[in-house]
Amino acid sequence: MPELPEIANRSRELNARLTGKQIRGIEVSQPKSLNLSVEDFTAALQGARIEEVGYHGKWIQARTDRGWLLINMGMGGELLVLDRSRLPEKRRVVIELDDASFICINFWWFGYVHYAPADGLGRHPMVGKLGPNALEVGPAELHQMLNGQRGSLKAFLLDQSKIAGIGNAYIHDILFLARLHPLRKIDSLCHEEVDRLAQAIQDGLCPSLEKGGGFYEVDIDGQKGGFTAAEIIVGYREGQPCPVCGTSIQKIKTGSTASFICPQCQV
DNA sequence: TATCTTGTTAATCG
DNA sequence: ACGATTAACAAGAT
Repeated sequence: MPELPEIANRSRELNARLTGKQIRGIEVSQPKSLNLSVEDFTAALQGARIEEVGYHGKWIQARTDRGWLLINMGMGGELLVLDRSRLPEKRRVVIELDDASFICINFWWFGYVHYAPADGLGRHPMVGKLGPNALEVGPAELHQMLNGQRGSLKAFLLDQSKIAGIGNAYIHDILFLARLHPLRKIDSLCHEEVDRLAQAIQDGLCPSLEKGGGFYEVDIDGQKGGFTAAEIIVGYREGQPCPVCGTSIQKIKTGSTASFICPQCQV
């Protein structure tokens, strides 16, 4: 569940399901995903009571009375809440709660399950550097954030320390909606283009946010998200016609990642 | 077998 | 110092 629409939904689901529950035990089958030794991690959160679950960018943040449980799903995976009898084979970290339910975390490649002390979010090496949540950035703030920035637009939008929650899946449609090319230099943007971008960030993320996230990820009960492939505008549609002008959508290399663009609409 | 992928950091070069 | 690029890391699908 890599990007903001998925993370926001997972965090809301977890908040509704887990608030008030106490951590009874922790099973770690992939110690490298932790920021502490298994012993220290377990000692830190054993017995902790979950008070609230929120998110910042791609990080799920569960506040407990003993500090923070921080989860980053990396490039995808499942974050499930289920009974012992339904625990899947593939799992990296499992957290047992006092009502006999289990939080089962499996990311398919890299991901993080971290601990931070109650007052330590700001000192966490990744969470502490995050910029504002993408959905909370309005036009005025975006103007201010882009002021004086150099480099490409895509690099900025993917930089979690600048703006948090956008990844390389939703960015295709965000840039298409803004009618801006991913490699456009930030200092060449005019006022109106920045306004368009601010609106495009909302319009690119909200449909999926409102439908429970993308179809390629599942909720905490294992149900697929309601945002379907048909609703993606240009992302992953190489060779298909642009819905606005009919030009064939191109897949181009942008640094180490690919981008899907309409070469006619996006300048 | 080779290549691709929704994330993030570190290293390197200019 | 900063931007651009690449490699690396806990994998799986095609």
